[in-house]
Amino acid sequence: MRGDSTAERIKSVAVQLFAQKGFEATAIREIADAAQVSTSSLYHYIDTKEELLTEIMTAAMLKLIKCSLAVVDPTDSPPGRLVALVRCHVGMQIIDRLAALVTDNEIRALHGDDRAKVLKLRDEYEERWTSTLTEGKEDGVFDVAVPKVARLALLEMCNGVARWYKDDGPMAVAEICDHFATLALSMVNAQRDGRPLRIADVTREPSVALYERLVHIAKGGVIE
Amino acid sequence: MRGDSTAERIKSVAVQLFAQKGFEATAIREIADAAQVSTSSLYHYIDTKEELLTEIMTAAMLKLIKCSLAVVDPTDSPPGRLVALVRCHVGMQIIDRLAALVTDNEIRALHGDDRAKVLKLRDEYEERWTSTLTEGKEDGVFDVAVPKVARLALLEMCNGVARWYKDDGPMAVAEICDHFATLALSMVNAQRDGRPLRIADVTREPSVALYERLVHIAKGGVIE
DNA sequence: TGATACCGATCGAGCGTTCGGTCGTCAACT
DNA sequence: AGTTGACGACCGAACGCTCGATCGGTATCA
Repeated sequence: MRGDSTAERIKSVAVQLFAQKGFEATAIREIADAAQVSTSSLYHYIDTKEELLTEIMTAAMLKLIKCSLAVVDPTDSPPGRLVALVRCHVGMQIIDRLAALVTDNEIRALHGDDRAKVLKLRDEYEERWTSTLTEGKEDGVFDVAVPKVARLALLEMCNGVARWYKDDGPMAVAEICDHFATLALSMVNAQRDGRPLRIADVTREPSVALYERLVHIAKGGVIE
Repeated sequence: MRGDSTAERIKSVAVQLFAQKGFEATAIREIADAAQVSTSSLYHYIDTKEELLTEIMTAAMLKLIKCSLAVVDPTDSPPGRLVALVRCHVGMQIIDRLAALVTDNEIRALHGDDRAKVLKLRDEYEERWTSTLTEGKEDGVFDVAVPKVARLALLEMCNGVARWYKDDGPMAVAEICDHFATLALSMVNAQRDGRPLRIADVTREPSVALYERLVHIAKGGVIE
């Protein structure tokens, strides 16, 4: 990170500070200090503090959507897509942990168009979860009373990962992704021919491989 | 609320504002205005802004613990306790929605002993979830790989309720509690004699009755 | 008499942001 | 080849404002 450009350094420390202390509790001077520029120089790179937050959140959402599009095959069965969605989402919560935390916690700091823009991206993304669950229910492969309730429960449980994950924890990332995919399949009672579906019934890609693909895609360029 | 004492009005508007805008984004003057007192009068009732937050969070946690102790029978089977825990937790997220949101989102605004105190209460509460899951796994009534991961997933999905619940939504509160209890039983693969357990296998108390008990206890009612 | 409830005025600190600069780089023009 | 001027990167100082908190009061009532 030392070798990064000033613009990148600013975004990077801003994400860290926003995640750690919250948007409102972070002073523009702290960001400047941490990025080793003066406050006036900082404003050479950003318009306003709020616009900086918007950029961070938009970038994080776009990255998440990009990864999920790359990893979830729309022609796959609902259980296959669900497993991919969960693995991808949980993986990104960890890969991009700080940005994910900020995106989740600081929406209310945004106003007007900025907020609407980020929320639109989120809704677009969540719709893919809803349709997966609804389709699975119609196919009889999921047994779940109200797909939208299941979606809320699933997404919240996956978002939570960014809140408790620690780099020095006992579990490997891929392991966590698979635990959550298993929990998700159970939660919606995924079954075929009366038999509960497991991850192995639904995909052959090991989650380490998928995780590495995610890391690669996530690093592959920030969409502006 | 109009008839409440000034002290109660202050706490009530503070919870609302903290939940809506966040602790740091809420000015002491806004709280005073909303509570219809001057800022100087406000300080007649509170020590500092942070102590006000601490009190709100502590009260919310104590209320949650009180309700869960009243509603979860420690001699019950793990599935029975899990259903009670989920119903109670989700119910309280709705009954005490704003305080629950604040407790969940604003911990980082607390420092030192205040923070430690609230975290201790939370850990104490969460431990009851962990032991329920662990015991259920040992008994073979839950099929779950790592109880602590399941606990994290369960609690996050239940906490999420306060984030999306709307009073004018299409679902009754008791209905939501039961949806979540069902999802929880599925998630941990609760079963007996190879048959998946449902809420009805585990408790006879309808969730409307339990919900009304919760409201009563939360309001300060006595447990008989 | 003294506690309780309240308030206007004001404190110093810190906030996000702007202003008016400096310094080096590099393409364009003489 | 040497001069010019625009430009990007950067900064010290300060602006107007709001922040949490305090002080010295008054009015009420037991």
